[in-house]
Amino acid sequence: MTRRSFLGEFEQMVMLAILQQGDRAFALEVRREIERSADRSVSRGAFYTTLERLERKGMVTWAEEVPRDEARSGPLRRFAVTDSGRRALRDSWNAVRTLARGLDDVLEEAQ
Amino acid sequence: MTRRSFLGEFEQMVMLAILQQGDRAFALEVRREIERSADRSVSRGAFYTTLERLERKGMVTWAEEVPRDEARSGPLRRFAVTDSGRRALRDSWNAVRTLARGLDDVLEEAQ
DNA sequence: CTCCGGCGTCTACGTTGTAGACGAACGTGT
DNA sequence: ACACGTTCGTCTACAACGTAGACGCCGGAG
Repeated sequence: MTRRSFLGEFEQMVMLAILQQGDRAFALEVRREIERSADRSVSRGAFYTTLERLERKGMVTWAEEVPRDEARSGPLRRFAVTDSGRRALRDSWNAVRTLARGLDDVLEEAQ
Repeated sequence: MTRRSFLGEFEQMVMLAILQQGDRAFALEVRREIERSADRSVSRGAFYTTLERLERKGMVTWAEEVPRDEARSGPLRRFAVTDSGRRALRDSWNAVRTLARGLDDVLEEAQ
């Protein structure tokens, strides 16, 4: 039945980064946010593919930014996480957090 | 080069559950721990497949339990997370935690 | 105009997540 | 002892997710 639309880890990161940006996030900024926080590079392909999948699942939406009077190249979209996305995110987050409870020390002792 | 052996979410759960069991965990108990904490069912296939992949990546090891004098069916293994596994787990965890910082309220407000 | 660089799209493939079929080992009732 | 249900690890096959890089459009610099 697969009622559980579980999120992959990268999907979670993308959504969290959008939320960090205040829910009206430009793609580029979201991507930078992830690279900064997770301390790794994110290829364009990985990023946009994930964004598109999230959109198809109804976890993320976007609105075209009204272009300023000067000509703008390409679409300028602002992304937001839907309620459904928030719910999924919260569930995943809670599940992992529950399992991680009390293990901080154990994890930190790794080199 | 794929130097980044990023963990999938379910893989993380499995490792966390092993750690919760004190690092000498029986498969069955690990599985139950996950089902309890994440509040969802875990099929045998999903579970053992993941365990085997983690082992192949050197994140998890196991030792045969010395069978009591009575005959035992099948292998009785105790699983443990390796240092490498702990490190990977810690990194993933930190990355997500960083991105989630300050978003608790935002997440909770979802129905 | 031609080259360059940024950025979104597309394509293809490796990795992870998942269910279910299968089969060995045990306990039970008869 | 035999047939049967149960339990649990293994195997198989496929869906979903993660990822890199090629491509092409557009605007700016020379």
